[in-house]
Amino acid sequence: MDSKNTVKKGHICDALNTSDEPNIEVLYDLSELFKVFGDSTRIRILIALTAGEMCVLHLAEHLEMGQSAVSHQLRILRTSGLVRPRREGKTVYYSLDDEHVKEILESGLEHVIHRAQGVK
Amino acid sequence: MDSKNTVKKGHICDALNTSDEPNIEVLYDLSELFKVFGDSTRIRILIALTAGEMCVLHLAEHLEMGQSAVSHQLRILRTSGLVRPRREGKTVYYSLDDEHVKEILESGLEHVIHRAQGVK
DNA sequence: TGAACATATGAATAACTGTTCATATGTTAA
DNA sequence: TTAACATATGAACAGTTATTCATATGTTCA
Repeated sequence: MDSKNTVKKGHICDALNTSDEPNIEVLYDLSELFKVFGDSTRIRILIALTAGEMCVLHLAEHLEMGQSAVSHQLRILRTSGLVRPRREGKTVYYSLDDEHVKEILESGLEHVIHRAQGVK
Repeated sequence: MDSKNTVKKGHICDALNTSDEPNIEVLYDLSELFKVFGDSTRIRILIALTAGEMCVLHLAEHLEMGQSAVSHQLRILRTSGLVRPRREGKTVYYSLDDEHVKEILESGLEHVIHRAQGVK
């Protein structure tokens, strides 16, 4: 399936193509990515979309928030390439636009749930 | 109410112990976790520590930042349970304090690098 | 003891962020 | 066209945050 990528197992800096001087630009991108995940509204939107596409108003109802607030957050998710809009008449349906989003959410969830269970 | 809980096994909501009403507290914890990762200084600290423990001054040198700024960020990482201090004389060595930190970093890095390569 | 060193922390400040409100854009149907 | 609806967006405001500076805490050694 995969193994087309050159990123191999080993130290994490392998992925940064350096051993002791990490590619600073990539790290900025990385923090920007996590910043997008670092808001509960956006997290809730992403989690909701893991079940399938949803329109803005339904998202707003589900989150019990205003349409404008949700739309603003969707714009951030959209410009970050994490969600994708699909217009159908007056309605715009959003869905996850990245194969990695679920993986990132899951790795974070593993951590949080592990911690919540009093481990360590 | 509407129990459209026909969520297939392996869905991310399984981890939330719910089918259609995600545990809101867990999602807040999740966004708080990502918020910690959402700062380039803290990301650089974490990446540096994936190579092994390091003292505050060496971290400050490596990041080319003031000792105080680094110490402030280390406190956030420490209280989040992501790094752990080890005192040895006057020096405090920090290291990663969680098995999941590398995984979270790596899943994010995969995304960023994948995107940087223009793949969609 | 006291000096030198390593780290931690409180306060201040500038920059950033999420929400709300009002309004604009875009779409459909009458 | 006009009205109704769904979404997007600009401005403003309140709350948050990362850094700097000054200083405090803690450790070792003379």
